[in-house]
Amino acid sequence: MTTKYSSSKENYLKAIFHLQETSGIVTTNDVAAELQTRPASVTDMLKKLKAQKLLLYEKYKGFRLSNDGRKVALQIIRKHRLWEYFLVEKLRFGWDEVHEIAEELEHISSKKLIDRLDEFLGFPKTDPHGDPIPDSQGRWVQVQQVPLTELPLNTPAEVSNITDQSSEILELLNHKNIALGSRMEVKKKFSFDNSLEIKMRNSHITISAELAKNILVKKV
Amino acid sequence: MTTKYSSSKENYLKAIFHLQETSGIVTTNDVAAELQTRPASVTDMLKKLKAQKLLLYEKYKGFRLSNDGRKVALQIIRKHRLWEYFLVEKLRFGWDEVHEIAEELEHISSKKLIDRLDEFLGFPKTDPHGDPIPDSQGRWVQVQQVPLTELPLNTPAEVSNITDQSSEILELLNHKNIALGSRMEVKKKFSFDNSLEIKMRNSHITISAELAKNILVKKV
DNA sequence: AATAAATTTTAGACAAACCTAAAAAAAATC
DNA sequence: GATTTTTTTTAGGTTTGTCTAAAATTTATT
Repeated sequence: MTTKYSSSKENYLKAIFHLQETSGIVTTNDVAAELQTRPASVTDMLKKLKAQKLLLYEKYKGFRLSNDGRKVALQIIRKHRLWEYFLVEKLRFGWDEVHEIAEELEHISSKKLIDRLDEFLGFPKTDPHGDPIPDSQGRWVQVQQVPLTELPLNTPAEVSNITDQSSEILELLNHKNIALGSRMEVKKKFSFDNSLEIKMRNSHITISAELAKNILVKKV
Repeated sequence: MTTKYSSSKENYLKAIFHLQETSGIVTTNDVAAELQTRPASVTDMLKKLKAQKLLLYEKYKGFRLSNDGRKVALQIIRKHRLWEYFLVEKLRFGWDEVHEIAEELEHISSKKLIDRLDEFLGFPKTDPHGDPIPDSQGRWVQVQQVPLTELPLNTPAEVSNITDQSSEILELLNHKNIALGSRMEVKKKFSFDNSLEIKMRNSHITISAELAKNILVKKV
């Protein structure tokens, strides 16, 4: 019953899902920007996705994924994140190197492959950036997380996600000894530049507003 | 320096390499049969491969891989066989289930990925069918092997390759307790049906001519 | 060597996924 | 509410890889 879709279609579904989750509403221009393509190409594809009942779409009126489209998108995200986990945990890749490779691997079609991989990896709950991995039924747990900028003072929390995935942010985080799971507390907020003073296990450090925005934490 | 080629081009290079190795000479019709496509489509692709200097080709005169084409083909074979090994050894797939999945995985482009995978697997020399895995330079060892039908009487040998990759042959081999590495000796050949009497570790068994043709052995 | 058969190539089409330029519709601004 | 701007869609074209049918070439047969 698992129909096969082209890599291109899968990329559209994933992009639409992603935009839907973050911004709520999705536009043709947004999708074009996300996929580095042209609005005209997006319209072409929207029609095809509608014809396959993966998308609810009325021209000029907007669009959103159908239930089926959502299911397909979640399976691609599952594959992407499991492969990222594999690359980092088993093949010792850096955090910042895995995205592109996973963009290719996520289109491998075998369901059995991905379920076996999941098992081999010990059914991980999140990928190396802290993003949740949907299970084989497409279910996932969205943890209650906030940007470090919004964490109240003196509240113990744990790093659960890094929004930016560049190697530049990785360099900085490594330098400051911050990783997924690191415990921290905000001790002071400076209104001049919105920088934060952070208490970590054995040290106090300063974090810029720019960096803090990209660190999501959950209270512990 | 590693140029990217389409999956389709890679499949042609692999097919031509394969035919070149087994039959010596390759024809348009052979390639069409191997790839389940039409001769006209093959001719189209031969021109493109020639334009990219992957193939030495003169129309109506035949063709063969250039050095570059050979290198590309070997890298795809390397990827295919490493993934097969991974699927069988790490994800517990059966021997007969892995080919199709590896057909997809072999087109993932990252060289670093495949070299890391090789390392993770412990630099295996052969895939689960006994076919040699080229190293990252494209070097490979072709073991001296013959079909069981051509092994002289009373000569100790070891199963090194199974030519056929179907699940039917696997079923039969499992039943007879034959696997890669099994030791055997041919004790008698029956000219009536060309069947063989084989001595194994603790038993004597009979093998049909049809099966024996598909079992390659190396002398020990 | 002439003819028949098989193989290979060309010519012209098609589908998927993209593009540019222009038209249509919706949203923003005066 | 009319006009300008932005967004979205259509129309028509390109590339890659495929196809069928017909033509060119080679090989086999008499």
